[in-house]
Amino acid sequence: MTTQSHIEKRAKILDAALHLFVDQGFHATPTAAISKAAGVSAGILFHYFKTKEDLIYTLFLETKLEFYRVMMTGLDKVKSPEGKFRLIWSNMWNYGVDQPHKFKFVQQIHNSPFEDKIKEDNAILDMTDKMTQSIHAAIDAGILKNVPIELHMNNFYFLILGLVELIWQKPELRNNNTFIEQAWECFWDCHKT
Amino acid sequence: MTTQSHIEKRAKILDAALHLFVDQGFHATPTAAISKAAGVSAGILFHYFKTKEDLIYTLFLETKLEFYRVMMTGLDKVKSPEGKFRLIWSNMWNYGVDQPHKFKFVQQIHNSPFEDKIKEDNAILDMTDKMTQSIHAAIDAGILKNVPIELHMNNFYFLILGLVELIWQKPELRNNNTFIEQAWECFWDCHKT
DNA sequence: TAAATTATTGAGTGACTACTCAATCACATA
DNA sequence: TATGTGATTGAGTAGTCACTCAATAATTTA
Repeated sequence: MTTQSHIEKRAKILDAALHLFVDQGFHATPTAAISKAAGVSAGILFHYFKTKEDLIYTLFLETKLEFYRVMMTGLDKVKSPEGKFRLIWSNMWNYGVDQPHKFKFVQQIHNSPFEDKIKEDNAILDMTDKMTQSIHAAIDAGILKNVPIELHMNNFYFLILGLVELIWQKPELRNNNTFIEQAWECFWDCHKT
Repeated sequence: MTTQSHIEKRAKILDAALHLFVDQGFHATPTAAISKAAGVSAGILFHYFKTKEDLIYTLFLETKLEFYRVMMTGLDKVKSPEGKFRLIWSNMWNYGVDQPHKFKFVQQIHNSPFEDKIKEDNAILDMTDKMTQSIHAAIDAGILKNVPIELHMNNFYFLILGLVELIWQKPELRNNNTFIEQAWECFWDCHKT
């Protein structure tokens, strides 16, 4: 079967594109550079992806999906609401630190005109929904501040973004437990009642 | 004197570039589109700016400088440390809400490969320094949490970023005092001891 | 007013880009 | 082995881009 090398080649193209897009930007990255970095011919890229835009969309959707999946990992093993939030918080910043290119890429799309053109995948909408419900429940239980859910969501996301960027700058912070506890304290004080 | 129309023309080019860069991205925006939007000939752009990159750098520096200046406006009239932080917080998100293109543009550069190429202006370094010292003093005075300054800085900046994006989505929140107070409470709880 | 300087134009140029396509290759099935 | 199917190549194409430049207009200076 060629299927194996088939999938591998597709993945190589996506990976090469990811790195080049983040390091140089979409439009500054010629498709020829992508195929070269992936070690394939210029033409084959258009066999796997209809257009360059199609490649960008595919990369965005697959990356965001992976991100959301990782974010929720192990959630059912935790009981307390604070524990749940701490796990998601931890999952998210760890993903950002481990996968800087993927994390940056999602960011990059987020503040770009592509954002509007991409209709959200159902799986992603489900995740957002799940998150909204968790926050709602925690507010009702008196655990989180009684402020609009959107405010919680944005504070949640952007505080993690800031943390990830900080650890990118100073990687040693990652294993500094005191620091991680401080970061959590700031985060939790922001949300808790 | 041509100086007046001279400056106006330059400003028109910068303004057209700002809008197009934000709406379409740097590389997706041809210089011809910029000059057309600015109502000038294609050639004159290169009279005012050596290259397209030079235009981007200039726009970035001037915008960031304006942002930092606005951020510090009225600071000497406030006495209490909490009042100072609240004023900077307020200045920043108001600027973001009022100048979405400028705000987005600074963001856009921030997560792009240009970031590294641009050496910070002295005026900007001064501002960052001022900020660092204020936070340091507030920690010593027991007002802010005793956590690394970089953590305060990032939490500060990213929480505002989240607030600005939220108000972009729901502009009516801007005049909702209850909401603004809630946003401040989250922000302040994150930082205060 | 004359000369020097600067602002402005827009057609032109060489380099580059996304995408195509005819040809070849790898492999599976019969 | 013969035939069919999809994978793969890379030179070719039509179009786009940043930037130039010779020519002209506007403005300043002497």
